[in-house]
Amino acid sequence: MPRAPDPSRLSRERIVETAFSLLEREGWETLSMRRLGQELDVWPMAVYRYFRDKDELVDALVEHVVQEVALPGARGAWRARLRRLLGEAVRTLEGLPPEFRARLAPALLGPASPLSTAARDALGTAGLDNSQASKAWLALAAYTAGFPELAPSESAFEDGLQTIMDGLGEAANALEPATST
Amino acid sequence: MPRAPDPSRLSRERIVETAFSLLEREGWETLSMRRLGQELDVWPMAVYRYFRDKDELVDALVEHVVQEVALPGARGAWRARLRRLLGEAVRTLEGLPPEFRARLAPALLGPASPLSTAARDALGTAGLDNSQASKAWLALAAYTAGFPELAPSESAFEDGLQTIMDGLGEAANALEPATST
DNA sequence: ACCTGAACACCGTTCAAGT
DNA sequence: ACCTGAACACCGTTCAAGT
Repeated sequence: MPRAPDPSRLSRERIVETAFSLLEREGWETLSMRRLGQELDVWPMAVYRYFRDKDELVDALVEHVVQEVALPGARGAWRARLRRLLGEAVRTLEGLPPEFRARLAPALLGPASPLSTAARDALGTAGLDNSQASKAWLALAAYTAGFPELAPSESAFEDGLQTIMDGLGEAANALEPATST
Repeated sequence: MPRAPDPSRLSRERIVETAFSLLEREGWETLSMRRLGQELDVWPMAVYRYFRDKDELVDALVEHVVQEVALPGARGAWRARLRRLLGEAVRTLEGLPPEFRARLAPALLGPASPLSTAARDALGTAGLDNSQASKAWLALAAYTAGFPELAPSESAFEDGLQTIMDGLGEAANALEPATST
């Protein structure tokens, strides 16, 4: 019968996990193929059996993070749902080095991402048609991608988000009026 | 009497201009201290007389770009003025490599930047108080910083911007109603 | 099939020396 | 004062070789 794979053996998964933990612990500069080999207790070139080059490895890291983000369920009011979705995104981005954020943002918030799909769905619930929802999502996604670059405190994220959500249009506001107006 | 400085002699200005043109022409990876020396027709270490290290040179490049951005004057309606200001910013960011954009965005759009000051002034004209203007500006600035990361066509920038500006609050809308509502 | 190990063409930066 | 030039400790990646 098949045995559990030898954990000392390399695999794409083990490489990605080690590389990501290295990235989180020591930053972007430290994530080199040579240092990664060291971390895996293997000679630098061994990783090249699994990834064509460093760029392909970074792509895999991006994919790993995108998969890892836990999307909140579809229950609840659409405003709260959007806030939860974008909160997940901004927390994910904020914890990572800027150089990696620039690679991650399109995969996390671009039109094809799971988070993006869930968010447009929430905007549909709010009464926006597909075209309106896409434009509103562009505003929200770009805001979320840019927020960590300007890097004030995380709490301020909610303020700007509120400002944008106030502008999502009459169709949305008619369904569920904003709290303060 | 004093003569014009020898153009073959190094200076911070000449180094910054050469480095920036190298960055624009050949990208972020090509901008190395060694290649820069080559471009200046000088040995690599000569640049270290003018900049402590590469990081300080990149800071100077950022400052160079921020200075270079031509801010449109204070004339005209506040919405149009904001659109012009943010249009300048997004065009500047879009033309540059993502790795450099991450360094540039805070300097260009952060609270202390000239562009930021002009924008908050425009928002004051719209009838927002200082606290409202700062929150609104955070939304607009983060949107503008994030837009090039998600990189759709430039024309789409106006769509998201309109969505956000629609949410700038009753005080502003009372002064100058939105075109479509 | 998978890992090794030397090698190549690069980096940023130090230091002591030249002019 | 300003530039040189060798040197150090790194990079990513190639290639041929080992097991």
